Amino acid sequence: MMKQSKSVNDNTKKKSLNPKDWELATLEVIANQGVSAVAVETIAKVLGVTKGSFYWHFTNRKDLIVAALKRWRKEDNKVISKRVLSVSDPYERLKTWFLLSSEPFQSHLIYATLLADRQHSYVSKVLKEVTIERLNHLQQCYQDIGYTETQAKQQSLLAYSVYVGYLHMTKTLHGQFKHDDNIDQYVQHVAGQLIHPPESISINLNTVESE
Amino acid sequence: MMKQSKSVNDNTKKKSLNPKDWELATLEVIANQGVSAVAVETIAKVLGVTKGSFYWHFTNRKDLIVAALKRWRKEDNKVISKRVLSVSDPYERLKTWFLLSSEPFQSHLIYATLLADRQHSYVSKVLKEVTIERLNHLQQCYQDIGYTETQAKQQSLLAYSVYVGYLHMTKTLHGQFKHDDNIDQYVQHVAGQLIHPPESISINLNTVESE
DNA sequence: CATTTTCCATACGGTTGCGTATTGACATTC
DNA sequence: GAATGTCAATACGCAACCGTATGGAAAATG
Repeated sequence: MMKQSKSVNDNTKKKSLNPKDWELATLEVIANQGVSAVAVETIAKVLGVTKGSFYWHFTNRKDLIVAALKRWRKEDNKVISKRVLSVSDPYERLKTWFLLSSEPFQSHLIYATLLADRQHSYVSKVLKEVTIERLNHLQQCYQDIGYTETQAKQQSLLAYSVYVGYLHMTKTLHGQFKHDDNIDQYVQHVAGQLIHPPESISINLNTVESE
Repeated sequence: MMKQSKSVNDNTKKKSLNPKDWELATLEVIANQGVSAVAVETIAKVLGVTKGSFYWHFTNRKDLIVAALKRWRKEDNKVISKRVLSVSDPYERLKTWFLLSSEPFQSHLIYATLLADRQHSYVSKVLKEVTIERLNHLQQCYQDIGYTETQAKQQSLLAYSVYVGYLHMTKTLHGQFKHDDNIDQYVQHVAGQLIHPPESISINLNTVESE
C-alpha cells in the first residue's frame, strides 16, 4: 500500500504497477499525441513492462482511456475549485480564470487534443460535459457582474472560445504550449477586451453599427 | 480530357478518375474525421474503385494528403480574396470576415481537424503557414483602423482565437457545424466585442484595472 | 513451508491498412 | 490492326495493434 513514486522508469521504490500508473502515462500520451495515439504496447514499454501487465489491470484499451479521462477531469476540477471558484469578486474571478488558462498545464493540452479525437463517443461525451460545466461557470461570473442571461451566455461562449482558440494557436505557431512575457501581456489584453461591465457592450455595438 | 463530373458515384459521365477526384474525396474525409482517418482503401471504395487505381495516380498516402491540402488552401484563398479582401472599408472587412467565419463551409471543418492532426510535419507546416497568413490579414485590418502594430498583433490573435475556438465549440456542443439564428446573433455579439476603434481598448482596460 | 494471490512475460491469432507486383481491359496512336 | 499508353482489379507481403491463453516468479497468507 505504499505507492507514491510518480517517475516512469523508477524501479527503486516500486516493484509493481497499479492502474494509476497506467492512467498517468496514458494522459501523457493523450496530451502530446492525442487519444488515437494511445497504444497499449507502447505505454507498456514506457512503463517498463509488457501487455501482460496491462490486461491484468484493465479489461481493454477503451477502459484505460475512460479511466484516464476520468482522472483528468477530477484533477482539473480540483484545480479550478481551489484557484478560481474560491475568488469571491466576479471581476477578479474572471481574471483569475484567464490567467489560469494561460498557464502551461498538462490539463489544457489534454483538453485541446480531446477536441480532436471526438469521433469516439466516450471522448465526446466527456468533452461535452466538461465544456458545458465550464461555460456555466463563466456564464455565472458574467451574470454576477450584471449581464442578462442572454448576454452572459453569449459572452461566456466568446470567452471560452478565446480559451480554446488560444490553446490551438500557441501549439500551431510555437509548436508547444509555453509561458513567457508576451503571453502575460496578451492575457492582459484579452482580459481588458472581455472583462467589463455589461453597459459597454451596447456602446461598442453602436460604434460599429453606426459605421 | 472531358472530366467535370463532381458527384462521387456517378459512372454515367466519367469512365476514369483523376487526381482531383481523389483529392476531393480525401478532403471530405479530413473535414469529417481528420487526417488520421484517411485510408486509401476506404476512399477507393467511396470512389467505386480499388487500391490499384490509387497507386497509379499517387505514390503513397502522404502524397495524397499533401495534394489534398494544397488544393484546400488554394480554394480557401480564392474565397477569402473574393469575399473579404475586396472590401475596402476596414471595419466592414473585419465584419465580413467574422460573418464568413460563421458560415458552414467545408474549409472551416478542414482547418479545425488539421489543428488536431498536427503531429505529422506535413500537416503542421501547412497549418502554420495558413494561420500566419490569416493573422497577417487581420492585423492589417486592425492597423487600418488605427491600432498600433502591437495592439493590432494582439487583437488579431484574439480575433483569430475566437474563430478557432468557435469552430471547436460548435462541433463539441452541437456535434456539427450548422448555421442558425442563434449563431447570427452570436456573430453580431462577437463583432461588437472585437471590432471597435483602438481608443476603447484602454477605456475597457481601465475599467477592469480600477476594479 | 505449502498454497494461494498478485503481477507480469511470452506466444498466438486476428484485424487493419500500407505498399508492391502482376495482370488485364480499354482506348489511343501509328 | 498491332503496339503502346491509361486506368484499374487482384493477390501478396509486411508491419502495427488488439485481445486471449497460458505459464511462471515473487509475495502474501495460512
